[in-house]
Amino acid sequence: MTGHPTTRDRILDEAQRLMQQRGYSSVAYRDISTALGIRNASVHHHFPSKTDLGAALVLRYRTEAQTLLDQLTATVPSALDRLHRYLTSYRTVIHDDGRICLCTQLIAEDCVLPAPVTQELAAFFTGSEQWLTRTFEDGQRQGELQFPGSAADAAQTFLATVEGAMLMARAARSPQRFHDLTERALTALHVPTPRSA
Amino acid sequence: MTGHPTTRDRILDEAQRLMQQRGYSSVAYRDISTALGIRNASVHHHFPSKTDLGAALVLRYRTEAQTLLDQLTATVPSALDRLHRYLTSYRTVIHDDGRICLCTQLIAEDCVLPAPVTQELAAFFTGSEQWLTRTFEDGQRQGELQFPGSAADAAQTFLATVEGAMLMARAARSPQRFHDLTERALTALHVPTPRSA
DNA sequence: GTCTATAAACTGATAGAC
DNA sequence: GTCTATCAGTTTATAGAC
Repeated sequence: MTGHPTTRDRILDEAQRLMQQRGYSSVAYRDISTALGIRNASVHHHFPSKTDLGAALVLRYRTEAQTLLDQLTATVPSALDRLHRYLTSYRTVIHDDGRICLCTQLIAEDCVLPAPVTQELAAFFTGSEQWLTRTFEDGQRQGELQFPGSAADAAQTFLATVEGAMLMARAARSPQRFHDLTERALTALHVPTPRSA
Repeated sequence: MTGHPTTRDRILDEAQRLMQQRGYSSVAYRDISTALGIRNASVHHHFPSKTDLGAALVLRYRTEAQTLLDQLTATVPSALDRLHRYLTSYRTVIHDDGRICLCTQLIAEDCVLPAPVTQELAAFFTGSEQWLTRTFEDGQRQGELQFPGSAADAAQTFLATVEGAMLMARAARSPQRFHDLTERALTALHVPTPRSA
């Protein structure tokens, strides 16, 4: 079932790695084909245009992310734990070489992206915002999380902080910075239990 | 004193407008020269290489920003008011056409930027962080601001939220989103006066 | 499905006339 | 300081052999 990866998958893997680092415009077909030891035309065989490649890439990325989030909702009762796992998953995509979340990187190029890619990006952020809103609602109901205003507002703010934390971690050339920033953002939402104080 | 702008300044103005929108890599000399009604070679006369242009642009941007921040520190006693003015200045650089803060846009391309540009960017964010830290310290001393942990930590978190708010505003194609997000971030730090509750 | 070969457009950059 | 002209390299993309 999980045999050798197809060329198509290897292309997507390498394209993602490069675009997490450099963005959409600064990754060329040649970069991908060279890294994979194949030819330019072979990449075009699987993804005729760069628009196709970009859209397929973000589609795969956001689908996998959504699957993970759904799993968390189904298996982790505590909203606080779910948020912690949410942050942990982000930490796995951030690396010393400058890689951050694919969609965070690409949204910065929104103005120059082809429409299909932009649409996939919008779907990613909409999905993230919805999942966070529900999680914040759960946490408030459970008495685990406290925040001023609506759950939707708090979710938007949390997402903005996470996105900004990735950019600041890159500016500081320190993945640890992302860890610190998001950990504090979570702590600020946490309702301290009597014994933990 | 403020007569007709020089060609050099017109180039910087147009380059900034375009790069706030599209980033560094997606702006070509041709884009600038065409918009100004001049020739490609004329732009190269003022900025021999694109590295020169990028570095000069960010240098001007961050110098003007620093001047504004220093002015705020000198003339506005209230730390809360200073933060409000800080956010207001960001709102003037955000537009419906997708423009955001030049340095927020460029930091996303950090991996592919020439070293001189990267260095100017680092200076911008270091300066912002230092100013915010001092402002948070003042606010805490004055009893205007309250936050958990150190002023430096709170300043970092605030900056991350502001940066992320710009990306999220762009994703939502709504400058208003930036306004809402940052307003709430500021409210969360505000110590409510007895009569305002 | 991968290859060679090549097109067509764009990019940053330079030489030299005016 | 601006222009014309041009170069060399890169980019996305296609045609057609194997």
